[in-house]
Amino acid sequence: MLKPLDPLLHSELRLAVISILIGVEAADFVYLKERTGATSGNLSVQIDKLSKAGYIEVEKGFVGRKPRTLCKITEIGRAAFKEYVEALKGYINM
Amino acid sequence: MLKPLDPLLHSELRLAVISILIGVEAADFVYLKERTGATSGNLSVQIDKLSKAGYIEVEKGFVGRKPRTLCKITEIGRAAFKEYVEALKGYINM
DNA sequence: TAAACAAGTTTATAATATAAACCAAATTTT
DNA sequence: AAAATTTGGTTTATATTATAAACTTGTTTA
Repeated sequence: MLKPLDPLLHSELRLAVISILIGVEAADFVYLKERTGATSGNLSVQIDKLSKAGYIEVEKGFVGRKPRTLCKITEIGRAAFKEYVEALKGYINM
Repeated sequence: MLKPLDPLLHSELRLAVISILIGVEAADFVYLKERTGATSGNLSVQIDKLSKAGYIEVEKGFVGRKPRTLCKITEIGRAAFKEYVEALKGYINM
């Protein structure tokens, strides 16, 4: 039987965010917004969910005087993503 | 930029249904229900959506005296699935 | 100093997935 | 042969989600 897909990752924007974070040391809100094309509101909400699930770590600080929200994937997030991709392979023929 | 994911296919159950139909000539309601583990209600609704989108063809008939709902993927569905998988590859590193 | 901008957050709305309840016909049980 | 159960679904209700719109707080810039 097909494995269930982690609902936290099976969301276009959250998947995009994780997918980007997998490849970099860290990324800030503005960068994620650019890369995903999401609205600030949507991005803010989804980052929060990923953070609350422990999939990413969020550090809010300042660069000079501008606020900066820095996101970094955690080991939990990495593992969940790997699991998700494995499960997905059952659905698409790869 | 990441390609958007066809929202009709980016749904666990609908994806499962299409994924099964891709591999067979046709499949009936009961078989799809078994294979996906979905409830009848949910499956009924999702089959309807796929059908209305033209991704699958649904033929309601009888076998002996029992009703039978037969589902078959269409060319449109096949193409959409291919597109979806391509887009997905942008999200997962494959 | 007022207007515009940056970087987000909060709230409202619309869409979705899902389960629960329901239905009709056939089959099985008593 | 009635009553109960099963089969093969559909319809309706609910809870969750995604998303956008509106708002906030502070900072530049004109």
